Order: sequence, then structure tokens, then C-alpha cells
Amino acid sequence: MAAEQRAGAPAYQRIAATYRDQIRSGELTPGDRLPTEADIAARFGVVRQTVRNGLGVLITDGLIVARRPHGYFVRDREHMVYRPQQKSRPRPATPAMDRFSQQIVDEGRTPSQLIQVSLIQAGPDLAQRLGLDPGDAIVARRRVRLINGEPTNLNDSHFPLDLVKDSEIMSPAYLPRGTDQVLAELGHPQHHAIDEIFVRMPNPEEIHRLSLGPGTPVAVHYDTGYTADGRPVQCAVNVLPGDRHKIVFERHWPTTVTA
Amino acid sequence: MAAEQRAGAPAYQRIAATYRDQIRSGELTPGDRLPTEADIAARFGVVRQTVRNGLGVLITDGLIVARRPHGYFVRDREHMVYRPQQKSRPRPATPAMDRFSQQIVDEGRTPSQLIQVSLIQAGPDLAQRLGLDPGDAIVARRRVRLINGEPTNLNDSHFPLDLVKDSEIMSPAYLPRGTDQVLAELGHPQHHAIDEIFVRMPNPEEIHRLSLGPGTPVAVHYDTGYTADGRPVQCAVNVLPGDRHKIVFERHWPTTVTA
DNA sequence: TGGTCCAGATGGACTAGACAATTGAGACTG
DNA sequence: CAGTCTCAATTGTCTAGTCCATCTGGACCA
Repeated sequence: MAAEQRAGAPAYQRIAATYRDQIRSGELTPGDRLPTEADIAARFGVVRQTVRNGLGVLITDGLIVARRPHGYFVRDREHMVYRPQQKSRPRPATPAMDRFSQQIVDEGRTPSQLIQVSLIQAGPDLAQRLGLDPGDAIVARRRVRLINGEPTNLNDSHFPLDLVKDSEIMSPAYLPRGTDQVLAELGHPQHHAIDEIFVRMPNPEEIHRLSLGPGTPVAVHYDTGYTADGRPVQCAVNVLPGDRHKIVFERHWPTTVTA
Repeated sequence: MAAEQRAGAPAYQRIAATYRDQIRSGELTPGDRLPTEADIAARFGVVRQTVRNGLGVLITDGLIVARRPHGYFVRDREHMVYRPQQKSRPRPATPAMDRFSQQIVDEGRTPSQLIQVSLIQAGPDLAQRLGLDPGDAIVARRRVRLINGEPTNLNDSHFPLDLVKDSEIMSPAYLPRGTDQVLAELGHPQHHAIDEIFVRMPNPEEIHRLSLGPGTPVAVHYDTGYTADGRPVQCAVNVLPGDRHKIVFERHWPTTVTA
């Protein structure tokens, strides 16, 4: 790992490799502080700017964070489990909370959310998934979900306007039984869904809404729900910061595989 | 988007915001060239280094690439579809290719792969998933899959040594019927699997094996297969560059959701 | 014609140094 | 004792400039 970096590699890459190795070997563990820029500069015989370039690599790789004026620290990461499959499980008779909230409480943490409902024009991505034309009016129900007060993921649900007009989906209140259920009550029960997951760096809006630091990629999960006759009735866009989630699902073999 | 950046933001952020907006608005499209560093420096009244900081943001965000000595170019991205679910579908009677290869050919492209089999000691992540102790010997069957000669994803399958010793899994040859099938023939048919997907920045080894550029996050898909009695028999680690894949699966509601 | 070589354009790495911004800890004050 | 102020340490931003690495295209030559 460090070997390929040693020879004629630029100084900033050698610096990055040095501390990357220390982190991966466990010599530096999450929460540990790295030497100051000045110390590293002296140790490698370079100027501060070169050190900053090297540490910048580790920052964009998500391995460390800079906390002015305290120094650089090895980043910690704990993954909360995200289960796209469980969305479709029927819940107990009197659900007081949606699936997400229930899971958080089970883990002994405090969930909350900020909801904002607005009427927007569909962009190309949503229009295509909802079977509309770009520019058509849709209802966006945007949520930031927080755990212990910290933003954890985004869940923006989108509905064709004519399906949910004047329904409680358009109120920015928490719907304990979930929008799937409300949609079913409105006569649009969902029958199947297509999940698409993209991996990319977040855009500035996502960075802002989720308070993301540099070096944090996101998984973007498009969950498009269809009625039995194949009509799309909702498209949820979930944005999951990579440092806070792992996505889990299970598969069962349809028939026994025999030789 | 640009608004919040304008006022007192640092120059390098204003530069980044300027070209980010041009890309998102379609004013600059994939393949287009940005002005040279010197041009941008003159336009914003800053020195070249400040321009480099600004463009560096866009590079780590995966929006542009630098091609010396040609300039900066807006990055292109096309996603190939990755379907973790289809792995479990039984294939036609005489499969000449595995699922991955079949899909590529269907799309009119040329698949190939580099296979390397080795005996390694399980790290903590694999040991836990395979129900072994860290350091236990396992067989690693590492593949780099290429499309039209370009590395596209990594598929490293791992097996407990005692299960596959002396079997054809240990030969670094292409197994058209897939390792699942071979494992079944060895008396270990898989019954279900757990999929875990992590999102993070790649490490140097992954960057090297996949020829990744900066600003490309990866999805890491752990696919752990179990026999009917719940014993793990294989753990595959798939590394998918975010700029080349989208992950797709479908869900069906178990029962009709009624109000 | 066809190959070789070289100059110029452009990004990559680095030095040297200045000043600003942030924030915890410790000193101070009422 | 509780609140407030100040300061030092540290990272953040930017300037000004040097030299290097890489590739294209045109000039030149066999």
C-alpha cells in the first residue's frame, strides 16, 4: 500500500500515504489527532501548503476531518441499517410510528423530522419515473430525518398532483401510518416498486440539508411505487450519507438449485 | 444554488459555484472544455492557485476531470445496471456465460475478465460474515471485470478453505456456470443470501485495480450466501464505481395493502 | 510521403510568506 | 460561583512566483 507511493511520488502523496497507512493499521484510531500541519511540514521537509495538499487527499477520501483550530482528527463512522425491503412489510394494527422512526427508537435513540410540502414542477428524472412530462406539477413532501438532533437522511416523496390534491399528504404534518397507507386509502394501493440506487458525491443543496462534511459520498435511492395496473403513483428520493448508513436486504432462492 | 455562494464566500468557492452552475444548467455539457486556469484567474482577478482550489472542488465532486495539457473537461457518466436480485434466478439449461457477461453481450459490448485465485487469511470483515475467526485460511477468487477493455467492477468471491479445497473453484479459469452452481455441485447449495451495501471513497488498491479518477465514490456490495441450515458458504465483495453503475432491484408487496 | 523533433500550451508540484477566522482554555470580574 | 473577556494555537484563504511533466501540432528532414 505504501510501497507504490514511496519512490518518486510527489511529497503530498507520500504524506497522504503515511497517515492513511497509520489509520488502516490501527496505529491511529477514530478520534485520534494527527500532528499539526507545521509539525508534518517539518517532519517531511516541505512547506505547509504541501502538507495541506496531502491531508486534503485524506479529507476527500473521508478518512480524516479538520477542526479548526484544534487540528486534524481520524474520522469515526457508524452505520445505521437501511432496509429498502422492509418498507413493503405490513405493520402491526395500530402503528404509532413509521418504519424509520420505529427502528430508531428500537435502538434507543431519538428520532425527529422536519417536513415541508410544496408544489413543484417535475424535473426530467422525476417526470420519467412518474410517467409525466417535465414541468408537470407534482407534490413534493420533503423530509429531513434526524437522530438525536443530527440530520441523518433525506426522504423526499413525490406524487402526481391529481392523485393527492386536497388530501392529508399535502399537509406538512407527520403521518404516523405512512404515505403508502394514505395513498392506499385514496384508492391507489401499491402493488410493486422499483428501486434504483446511485452512488455519487452530494450537491451543495444536499450538503447543506444534511450538514455533510467533505469526503462523504451519498447513496441516492429512488423508490418508485406502482399500482397493480402498472401506474406509478409515487417516487421517493432517499439520500443516504455513506458514512452513516449501510443498505441491507435479503434474498431467497426461488427454487432449490440442484446440479 | 449559486445565490448562497455569492456574498462573502471565498473566491475559490465562487469559482466552483460558477462552473458547477454552468454544468447543472446544461450550459456546459459532458465533454465540453472549461477555460484554462489562466483565463479563469484573469476573469476572477485571482492567482492561478486559487483557481486550482476552486476547480479542485469540482474534481473531487466528480463533475470535471483535468487532462494535462489539454484543460479541464466536463465529465460524462453512463450507468450500467447492476441487479443483485438476478443472481438468484436459475438460468437456462446450458448457460455459456455467467449473468454479468450475458448482460454485457446483450448490450452489444465485449466483456472480459482477469481472474486470480489465492489463499489468504480472513480479515475481520470476511471472518465475521463467513462465521470464521480472523486469520483463518480462505480462498479468494478475485476478478476484475472489463467492458471493452476498461475495468468496470471488482468481484472478489471468498470461500472457507475446507469447502472448496481441490475443487475447480481454486483454478483461475473462467467458470461459465458460475461459482454458485459449482458450490451446489460440491454439496453446498445456497438457500438465501444477505446483501449489504456500503458507500465510501475507494482505497488506493481499488483506485488502482479499477483505474478510478478522483471524485469517484464506490458502492461495496457484500453478498453472503447461506445454505438451508444457515451456514455461510461464500461471501462475495463487489466493488462498483459510482460513475459506472446503478443498482436496481424490484419489490412486490406481500399482500394487498388495504385500508 | 512519412517519420522525427521541437516549441508551446497547459496542468502539476512546490516554495515562501501574509493575514483572517475559529474556538477552547484560562484569566478575570462582578 | 457564574458569567465574560482575551489570547494562543491551529486551520483557512490567498498572493506571487518557479520549475516540471505531458501532449499536440507544425516544422523540418530523409
